[in-house]
Amino acid sequence: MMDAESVHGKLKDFEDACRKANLKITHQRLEIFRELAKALDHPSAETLYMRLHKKLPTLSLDTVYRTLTTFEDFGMISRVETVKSQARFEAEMSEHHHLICSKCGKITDFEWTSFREVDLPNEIDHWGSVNKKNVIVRGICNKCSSLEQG
Amino acid sequence: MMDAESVHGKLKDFEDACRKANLKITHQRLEIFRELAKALDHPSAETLYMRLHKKLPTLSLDTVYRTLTTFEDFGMISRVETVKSQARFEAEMSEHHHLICSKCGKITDFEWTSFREVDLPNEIDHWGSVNKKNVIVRGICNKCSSLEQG
DNA sequence: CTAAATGCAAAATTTTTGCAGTCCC
DNA sequence: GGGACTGCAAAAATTTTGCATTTAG
Repeated sequence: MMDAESVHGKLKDFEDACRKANLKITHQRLEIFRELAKALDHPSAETLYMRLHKKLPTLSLDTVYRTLTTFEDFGMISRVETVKSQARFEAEMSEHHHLICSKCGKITDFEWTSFREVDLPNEIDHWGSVNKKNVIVRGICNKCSSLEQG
Repeated sequence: MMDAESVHGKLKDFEDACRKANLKITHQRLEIFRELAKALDHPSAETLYMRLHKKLPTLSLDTVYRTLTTFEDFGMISRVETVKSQARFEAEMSEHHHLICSKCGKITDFEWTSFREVDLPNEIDHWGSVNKKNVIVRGICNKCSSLEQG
């Protein structure tokens, strides 16, 4: 998945996406994207910045932040397991899952008891022992889509 | 789910959990927990702080942070859709899911193509339109559990 | 050439910490 | 009473912004 071939393909796609989005293909953007594409560990902005420092000593951390945000806005990369900015909490400890509206960011709980019975792929046994599995559904809530129409 | 009855039950459980964990049941802790238990919107520390301000004018934001972290450490509440502190990114845009080790925090990708065919509960139709669904599996990776043994 | 992107510095936001006083058990 | 907890203030960590300069197309 992270072999040179695949990274190369992603870079190709990346350049196409930039052209389509009218984003300039700068040295920094190319290197930031390449570094993320070959990473196995879902790095943070700061981590990417440090990894790129040898190759691009003049690169600044704020450019990494700005660039990642731009890439995310254009759907070229994803932000992982995060609701923007602040940490969010819940006291509901029974098994449940989340609906997240991509428009308004609202998180709604839902129940799906039969999901407990669904078996995960066997390969996961090689990873370790599983405690729980949760589903995150993303889409547009009715409120937001009716606002868009109206 | 968030009716007075259920909040009351959670408060009862909360007090028991505090006693079991040797945590003192302070006024602030009770109110912070109550506020979170009755919330429908997975609030942030800052949001809880603002909501509690009328009732507890002397409550400080850092107490809210400290308290939520304590509750989380003792498994009384959950942090939602978040990997601690920094935002994390990935360039893998094809459908995949995540394994997260609760010990070391490492995030590993896995494929589960047949999950696409699994139907979500029908009630979700009332929520809005779904774009994608992802699974987050939490547990302990082999590396961490062997370290624990050794 | 020109609009967009970068780097720098500084600010804003979010979270954590040290310490003195307070409160639960 | 004593250790745990809180509030305050200050610091640390993370992310964003304004502006002058540079660069891709």
